[in-house]
Amino acid sequence: MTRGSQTREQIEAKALQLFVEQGVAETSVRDIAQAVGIADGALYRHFASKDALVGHLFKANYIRFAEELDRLQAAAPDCHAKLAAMVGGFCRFFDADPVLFRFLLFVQHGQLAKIGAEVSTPVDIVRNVLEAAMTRGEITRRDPALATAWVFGIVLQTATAAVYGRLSPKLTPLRDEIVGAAWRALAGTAIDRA
Amino acid sequence: MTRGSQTREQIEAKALQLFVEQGVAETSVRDIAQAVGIADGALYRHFASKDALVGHLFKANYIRFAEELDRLQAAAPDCHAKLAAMVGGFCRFFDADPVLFRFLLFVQHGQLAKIGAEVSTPVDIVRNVLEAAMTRGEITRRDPALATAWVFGIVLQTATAAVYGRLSPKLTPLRDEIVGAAWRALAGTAIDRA
Amino acid sequence: MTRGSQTREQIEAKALQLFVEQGVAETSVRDIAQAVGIADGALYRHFASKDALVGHLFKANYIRFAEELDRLQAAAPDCHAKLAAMVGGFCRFFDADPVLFRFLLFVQHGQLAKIGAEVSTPVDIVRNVLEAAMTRGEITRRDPALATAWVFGIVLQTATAAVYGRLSPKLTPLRDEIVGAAWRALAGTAIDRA
Amino acid sequence: MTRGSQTREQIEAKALQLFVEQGVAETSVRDIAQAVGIADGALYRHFASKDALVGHLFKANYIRFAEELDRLQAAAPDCHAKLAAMVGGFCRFFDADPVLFRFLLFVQHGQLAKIGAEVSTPVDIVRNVLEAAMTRGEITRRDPALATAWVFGIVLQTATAAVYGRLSPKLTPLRDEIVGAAWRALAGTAIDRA
DNA sequence: GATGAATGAGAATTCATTCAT
DNA sequence: GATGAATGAATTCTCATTCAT
Repeated sequence: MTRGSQTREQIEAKALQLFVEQGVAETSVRDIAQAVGIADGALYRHFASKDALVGHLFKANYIRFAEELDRLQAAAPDCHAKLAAMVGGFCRFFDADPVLFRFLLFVQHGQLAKIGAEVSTPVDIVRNVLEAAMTRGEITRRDPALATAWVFGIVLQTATAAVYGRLSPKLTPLRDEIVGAAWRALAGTAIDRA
Repeated sequence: MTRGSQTREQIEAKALQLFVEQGVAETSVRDIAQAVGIADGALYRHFASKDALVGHLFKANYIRFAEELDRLQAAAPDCHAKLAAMVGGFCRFFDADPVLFRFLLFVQHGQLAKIGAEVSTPVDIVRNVLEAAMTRGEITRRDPALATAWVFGIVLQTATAAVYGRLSPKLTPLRDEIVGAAWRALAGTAIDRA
Repeated sequence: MTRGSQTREQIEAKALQLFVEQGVAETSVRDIAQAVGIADGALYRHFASKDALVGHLFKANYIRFAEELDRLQAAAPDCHAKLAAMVGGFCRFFDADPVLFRFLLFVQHGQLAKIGAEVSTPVDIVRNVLEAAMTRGEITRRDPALATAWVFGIVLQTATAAVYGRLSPKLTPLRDEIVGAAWRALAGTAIDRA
Repeated sequence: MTRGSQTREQIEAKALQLFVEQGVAETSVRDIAQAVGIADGALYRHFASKDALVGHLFKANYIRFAEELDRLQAAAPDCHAKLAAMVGGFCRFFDADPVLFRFLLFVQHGQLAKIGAEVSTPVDIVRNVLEAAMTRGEITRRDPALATAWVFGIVLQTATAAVYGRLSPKLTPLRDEIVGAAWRALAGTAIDRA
């Protein structure tokens, strides 16, 4: 690995951390440069602009995570297994790189809008899984967007609680509980009690 | 109504809108002043600083909403009814003032940290309801933070989908469905698979 | 005394105090208005501008003090008596209204330049006394500007020490000592040692 | 000398000049930047703030001058010689860099308050010399603050007269006269009248 | 590749002053 | 006479970006 690519990686790592800690707008190029230990201008050898850095950080990782989700989902036989695989993917991602997870899932400052409609996002993957399961009758038929929102909500809000220390810092031990909650939410008739 | 208080209300309304549309950091005092149709400096007769404006917008409304939630919850007899009442509160709030809802629940960005621990937030209200229900055996006993996260996740992510047009723009028609999902998620092993 | 002239006097008093405490540039019209307990704009009923207020405060009082000095000087028979009378005038002024004294003698923010050359200032009065005394052979003949500087220096720096608490807060008890110092400084041949 | 340090020196020089000519509060960062021929923001690469610039200009030079005074005083055998050496130091400083002299001795405006009590100022040096001389019986015993005020008053007011063109622009030729005046002022009742 | 001074366009904020009420 | 909202220019400072070295 060359000196240059080492610097680039450090920029990415420190930028990610600062973006998550303080927000993107609140983090200056100088903040990043100082964290890395380089001069302000040096950052522009590696990224055309601050926006380009943010975009790169988001786009590449977001799509990669979507692909990982898709791979996990594809390898599972039925809806419940697919759901469990995907939730497990979320949990492992959170535990492995919480900073990146938070950047992608919470800090996305309008970056989502810049992603073309043709690219699959994690939301698309989950939605596709659920939609197919409805078609196959595996889960209650309802608006796929609604079902997707519930799964995402359960996962992301659990992650949020973990971030704020209201829960254990690791998500993987909670995987089965999360899957259970999501599965139950998806089950049931459209409107039921008891 | 005096000229001054009209201006103040306009500032609040336009600021809220711009904060939600572009983010707080991305909205300049000039943006707000121009939207209202006054000079930059005039804003400072009504709010001591941009921060004070953000804080005012957040604090007053956040607490008021929490109190509303608490009132709704208190008037309901059991956990399911309390949950339904609170979810209904969320839905009505979203439908009545989506801009304010989004500002409070999505844009906050650190304002929460400035609120003293002694003040009850919506999270506290929901959590207290769930914790009490667990004590009374109305719902499965588990980490209250986890249960709270699920309810919040289901509600907020549904709202998010509505914001992005993936769902109908009104939440109230979905209230019973949302309550159902939350209730099932909390239900524990009852509807669990296997 | 009418309501209006009471307000005007309060403005003068509070402005003087603030100018001395914080400096003229550092004191805003609003600071003054708040200290008086009136609205910002009300000040302009009494003074055309902040500059006009500063100018009025300075000019009127400065000239009045110069006239007082002149009166004191004229009533004394010889140089030493005139000096004693004038130093006594400085001391009494300082003790009676230290705020005004400080404003006139220390805070003069370029106000001196705005006073026409035809008006007599305290500096002129002292200088005239010393020049005449040299002519009459009462004190050593030397550059009158130099002699004036010494007398002023001794008086003002003593006042400064009093302001900063390095000396008793009242100057009058020190009058004879100050006169003695000034008189000795003026005496002596142009260059002498003991 | 690098480009950067050249700019920094120019900023210091021009700022000093403007501060003395117009006052600190009346001099904007833009004024300084324009005088130097750089953009406003460029100044902040060299000084963290306008305040920091003022503080740097004051503190470093004030202390340096105090040290010079102390060196001069220490090298002289008795009070009169010490006084002559210190007054000579004042005169040479004034003649060598009248702008800096005026900034330090006349424009300070609250900078003195920011200097810790542990640092020796010119006032302390003079006062210590006079206090020691009183102990040794070289000059009349009186409140050291009073004696210090007189010496300072004579020197500074002479400098003021020079600044305003009422005296020759150079102070050094007047040194012996100034020393004489100060010495006589301190002399006590010896030359006193009657 | 790296440095860091410089730019220029804003950012938030202050403030003397005006004016409708 | 008084109020206080509004103005508009100015102030300090920040920051993404450029560029000579």
